[in-house]
Amino acid sequence: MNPTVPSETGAPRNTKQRSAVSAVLAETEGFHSAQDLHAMLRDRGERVGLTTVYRTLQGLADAGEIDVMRPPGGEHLYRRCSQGHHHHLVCRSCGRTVEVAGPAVESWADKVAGQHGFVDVSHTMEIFGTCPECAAKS
Amino acid sequence: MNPTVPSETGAPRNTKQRSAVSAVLAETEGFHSAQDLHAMLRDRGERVGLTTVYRTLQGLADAGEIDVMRPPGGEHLYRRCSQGHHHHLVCRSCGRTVEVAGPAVESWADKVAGQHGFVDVSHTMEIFGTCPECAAKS
DNA sequence: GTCGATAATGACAATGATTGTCAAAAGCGC
DNA sequence: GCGCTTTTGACAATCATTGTCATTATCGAC
Repeated sequence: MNPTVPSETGAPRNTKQRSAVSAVLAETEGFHSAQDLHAMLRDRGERVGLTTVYRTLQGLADAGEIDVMRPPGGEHLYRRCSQGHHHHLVCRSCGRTVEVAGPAVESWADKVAGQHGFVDVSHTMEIFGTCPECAAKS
Repeated sequence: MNPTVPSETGAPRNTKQRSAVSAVLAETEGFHSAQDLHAMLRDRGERVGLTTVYRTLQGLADAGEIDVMRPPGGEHLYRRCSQGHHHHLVCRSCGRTVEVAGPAVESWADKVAGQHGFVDVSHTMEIFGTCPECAAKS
């Protein structure tokens, strides 16, 4: 083939940095910002540039291996999630996150989009609330 | 009463700027960024500062009079919406927006959150796709 | 209508996450 | 091992959004 055209079959190279980012995501719970992850990597002694963390996270997100959430706070949060499609229930006080599956929502979104002729449909959903513990405190 | 304690009953003042922002929102279709709206106001000859546009939009959003969407692009988009709760179906190519109501989704979100003990529940949902016209073009 | 207290405004600077750039270094196929 | 190609990483640039604070307009009472 033509080496100057990697096309879509080009598998990403296995680098230490990519592995390190994946490892941190695999061993941590909950959502973390890119800068969080960068700090964690430094604490572990891994030398990974912040730029690389961002790019690696984007790549993983594109590959569907991690999940991205954009909370009102403004930072992107990344998390290693179960592979299947699902949604998140987030405590707006302590940040605790629960994964929830909603097949009904998936089919509803597809149906509604189809009714309007839309194709190639995706959707995002986030549920915010106050978890029992935080509610008890206040 | 005690003027030094506005408490929570203090209604926002009616200023020209607030009216102007509301007017633009009322007369335009679709979502617009804060900077978009600022430009529109300038074209109309209204003298409104960008800072004020941001603050007014935040206020209107808090009051539930407008809707905020945070697309992957990064900018906040604001829109005058029907008052009731609803969701949006957005064409990721041309930006065309359709309002959709989904009572099933509302109740599902509440139910799921309740099952986990969450209270004071809200949620956001956005559906992205390619509208018929854009799909035909490509 | 006028006055005074108070909140809103607006120009500008500051913030801060994310992205672009490009030389240097590493990975993969042969 | 070699060479090409991708990835990395330090730094700068970008850009929306927010903070600051003196000035101004609004509201409510008189």
